[in-house]
Amino acid sequence: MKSKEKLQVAAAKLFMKKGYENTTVQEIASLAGVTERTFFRQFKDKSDVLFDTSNTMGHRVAAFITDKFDVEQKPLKLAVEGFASVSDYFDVSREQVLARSQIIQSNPDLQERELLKRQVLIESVTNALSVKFDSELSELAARFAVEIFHMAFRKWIESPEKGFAEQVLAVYELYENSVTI
Amino acid sequence: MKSKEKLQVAAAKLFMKKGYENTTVQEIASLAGVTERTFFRQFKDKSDVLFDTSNTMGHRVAAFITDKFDVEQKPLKLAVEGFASVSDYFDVSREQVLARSQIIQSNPDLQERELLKRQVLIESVTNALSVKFDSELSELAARFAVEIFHMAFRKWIESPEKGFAEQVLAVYELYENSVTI
DNA sequence: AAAATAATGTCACAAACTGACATCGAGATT
DNA sequence: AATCTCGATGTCAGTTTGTGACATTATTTT
Repeated sequence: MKSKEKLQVAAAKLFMKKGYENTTVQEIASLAGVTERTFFRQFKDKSDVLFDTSNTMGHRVAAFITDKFDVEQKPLKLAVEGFASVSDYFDVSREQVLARSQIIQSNPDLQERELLKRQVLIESVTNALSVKFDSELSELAARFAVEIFHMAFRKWIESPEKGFAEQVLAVYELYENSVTI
Repeated sequence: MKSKEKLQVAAAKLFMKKGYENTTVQEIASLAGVTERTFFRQFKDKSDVLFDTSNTMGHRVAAFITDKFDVEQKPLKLAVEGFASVSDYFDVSREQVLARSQIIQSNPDLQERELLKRQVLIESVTNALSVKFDSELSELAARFAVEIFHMAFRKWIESPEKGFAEQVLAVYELYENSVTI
């Protein structure tokens, strides 16, 4: 196992056990069997160890959008369906996603980082939509879609019995059915 | 002048002159004529010195919403008008707002903090709307409204000739006129 | 196997933050 | 006026995060 992965595993363990603020990078490195310096070569800072920089979800949603341009012509609906299409990402590893989410909710620094990641998600979706739609409309739809995604995520956490896609569509319908919005 | 204000003024000066990352808390404190320790008693961290914790805008938007409940019954439109109603906040001190925005855009840490502040804005607006609307619909409308506000802010920065309220309404109309969203 | 390249270690240090305790100053109490 | 009180500030010592420079050790290439 690469040291990067070892560090991620070690960090997750310690954050769960002692909380984010109470575990030092020193400890994470020790548990992973490397030095502190190596940690900071793999991750730009302490919080970074919890975040996937590859924007997998952004790519998947963008790919979905690009694929379905011909069948669906409303940008928001298209983007929302894009998010619904990555539901396996969540449903498959509910435990892990939940644990990670709890750690993040426990600390403002981590929440901030999560928020910043959401901006790159917006960008990906905006870019994908921009191929066929006006750029400002694309951005607006992308932003709305990400907010819908976020609310769906929270609902998904609260109710273990429903799938992720289901929650995404539920929030979208809350919007669509509400003529009075 | 209280030391808190002195620190804010000193920080603004230094951030403009040398950039955020290149100025130390030490320097800010010196310029303000106090010690580093005092800085950290007034602000929870370095970035905090740039942010108003009082959520003035949130309160104003919420107040507007509460006031206008009878005349307007679409939550999103109501919230958007709330944001348009605080336009003086921006138009009056364009220079300062612009300078601050530039500093923030220059550094990821600051962007993160700004994003976190946006969450408390969402909360304020959600709460105000919740008095008359379903709570989930309120949150969704609040989130959409804040996104509209954000896009309007960016446009406002780019075009010095147009007022803030004007930009807010322009983005809202982009949404409303777009049957195809 | 030798050479090149990448990953890790070592060390020294700056900067951000915190806790504990001392001091100062202005306003209230006597 | 002298004293008392309390909140703001200073002092200091220490932890933690994060970085640059250079040495050492794996790994891969030739």
